[in-house]
Amino acid sequence: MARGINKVILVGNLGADPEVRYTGSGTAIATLSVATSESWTDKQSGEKQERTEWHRVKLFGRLAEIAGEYLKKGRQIYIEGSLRTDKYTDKQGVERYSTDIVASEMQMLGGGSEGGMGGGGGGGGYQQRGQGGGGRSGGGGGGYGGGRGGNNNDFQRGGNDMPRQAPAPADTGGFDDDDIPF
Amino acid sequence: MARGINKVILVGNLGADPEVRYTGSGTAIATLSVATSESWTDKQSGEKQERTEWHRVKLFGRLAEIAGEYLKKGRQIYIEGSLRTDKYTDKQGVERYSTDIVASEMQMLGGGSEGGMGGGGGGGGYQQRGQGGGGRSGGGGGGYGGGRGGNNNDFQRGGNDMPRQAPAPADTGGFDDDDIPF
Amino acid sequence: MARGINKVILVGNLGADPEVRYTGSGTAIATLSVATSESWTDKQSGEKQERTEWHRVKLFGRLAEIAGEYLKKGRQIYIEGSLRTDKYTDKQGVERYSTDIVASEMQMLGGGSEGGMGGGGGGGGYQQRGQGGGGRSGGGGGGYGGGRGGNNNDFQRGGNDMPRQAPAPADTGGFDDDDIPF
Amino acid sequence: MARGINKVILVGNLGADPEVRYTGSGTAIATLSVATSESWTDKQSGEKQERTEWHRVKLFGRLAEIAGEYLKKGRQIYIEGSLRTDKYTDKQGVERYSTDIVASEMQMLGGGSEGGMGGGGGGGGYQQRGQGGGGRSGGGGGGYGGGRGGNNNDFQRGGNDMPRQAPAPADTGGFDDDDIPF
DNA sequence: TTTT
DNA sequence: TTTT
Repeated sequence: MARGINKVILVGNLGADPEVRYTGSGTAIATLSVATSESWTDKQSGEKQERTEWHRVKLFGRLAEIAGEYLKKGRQIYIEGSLRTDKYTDKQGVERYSTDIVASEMQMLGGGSEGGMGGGGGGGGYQQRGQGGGGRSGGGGGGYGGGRGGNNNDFQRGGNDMPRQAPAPADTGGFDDDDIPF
Repeated sequence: MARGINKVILVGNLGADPEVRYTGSGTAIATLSVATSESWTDKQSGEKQERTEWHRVKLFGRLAEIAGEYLKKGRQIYIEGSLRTDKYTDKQGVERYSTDIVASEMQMLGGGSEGGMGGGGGGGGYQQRGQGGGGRSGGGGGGYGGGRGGNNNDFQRGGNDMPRQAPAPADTGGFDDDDIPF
Repeated sequence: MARGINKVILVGNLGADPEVRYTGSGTAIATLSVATSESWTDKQSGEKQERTEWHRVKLFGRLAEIAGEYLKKGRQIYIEGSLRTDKYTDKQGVERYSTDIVASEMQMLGGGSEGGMGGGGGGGGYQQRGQGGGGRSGGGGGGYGGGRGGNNNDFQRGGNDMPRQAPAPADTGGFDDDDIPF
Repeated sequence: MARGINKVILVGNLGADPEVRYTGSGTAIATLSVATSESWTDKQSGEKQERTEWHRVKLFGRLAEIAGEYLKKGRQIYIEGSLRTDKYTDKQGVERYSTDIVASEMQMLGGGSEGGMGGGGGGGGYQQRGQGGGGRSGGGGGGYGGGRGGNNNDFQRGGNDMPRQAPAPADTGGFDDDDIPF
């Protein structure tokens, strides 16, 4: 149950290959760096402006495995998830906050060529089952010291900080190849 | 134009009254602290779990004025906006990131009594006009030294630290004066 | 799995009490009539305009039961779901289409006075589990008996007329008492 | 202003080339037929199931022109808009309803090869300006007798059956001419 | 048919 | 760091 809605929808491109690590119990956790950009012409100056926003997206379990297997730098994806801000204490003992998006759904967009999707498979949509259980807790803690971005090695260490809701390993959801309807 | 979608939808309650400040050019900027919470029963332990997420929401111009005038602590609202992560350098010279939601639409939910909405007024919906002009870039800025939080006094000082996306003085886009609908 | 996104988000008021029926296998199906309206001032004439849109929303299983039990005409709700267009043949043998929204999530909004929510209950959020399996087809199914939300006793107890979203005494979830992190 | 939220988000593929017509006053109106499909494995039977949903999407003004110029059958797109149900009377004098999605934003997805986007151009994002003015009312209309789908030839005939929300002749709001970004 |  |  949720009191409130906390929803994020992104369509953007991966700035790097996914980083995947595994918890002690074998659950995959993938971190994506997703760019959404917008450009416009400044009314005053007539100059072109552009701003790119970078989003750190976390996927768990099956979704993370799919990400690790099929996503590549440059690939365009659709993400649906929720905002999660974690609090941590930096080296100076100051409390810091770090915000990321916990994905509950991911879809690869486009044909596949841009992202280097090997040969096979085309796009497809994958969903975290059991939203009721999914994507909420987020593990243990801290150590986002490196700040935002790709190098969150604090994840490498494994352990048992696995989010409760992560689907079991054996769960192959997804992927069969679909006929496109036209 | 946007290449990509960067969308946030929240339904939550205000944890505090809005904070409103004005830029040197007179544009209102409101900051809201919005809680969304979810609770669930842990499958393993059977225990009730709860997590509340706090979101910092920024509103500009007309939307900020309406927020300042009608919103109160406890009030339930709908927010639609986009994620914006600002980069700043803390006192130790370390680069930090701070994420907030720039609202493009806000609606008051419920009857109005919960939030202490004086007597009258009911809900209503307000939209940032000229999305083209509103709430995009951000930037320069800096000074989020305090990290996340309501007490960003760096905003109090007025002056010209106005986020780029707030329409320039001459640009009435979005701030022409509308009749408030109630 | 989905190839494509088909998502609807509504915040509106019930134009009538929910209609609930049961399938042969005992699954509840609720139909809601939800109004979303917007008003604006015509630029030409300066006249006020208003348009109300009516949405037919279907809920299945546990979600339908909750709707039947707690929702009333006038109540403001949040709905998330997907569009489904059914084809049928009318009496003249002409093929017709009928579109409705199949809800995957529902939340009651506001304080409660508008909808006549008896005495008790607070708002809350309910989600259809297993989106992968749930809420698509309609009918058949059955077996939502165990269901989600069974333990939401905080809803059963009724009692005082406190603002609905203010958590009930024992239920500290929510906002009064939370530590706001900033 | 809106009391209520009426939002649709689609990611799907065009089942046919866009149909574009022009109102008497020269405003473009494009109709898209967008497929979103999902497949799943039935838990009981273990059989593969699939359902494709077809959405009729209307775009007005600049958005319609862009659609007419760049979209092709098969192309994957992102659509954001709102639901609009029009009422009409069929030949037998029976009141019928027809639901479509009025787009406020459209983005082409993927690299461009799938949709036959000639050579150049890539995706891009386009937004209906002045949401305040665009795509609200609807009405009049009628004549969707031919049903849903790609072959809505009832649209070809032009004339003045323009939906109310199409901006009035003098109202260039939203149609000033923008540089197309590619 | 709701709501403001 | 992506994409156009």
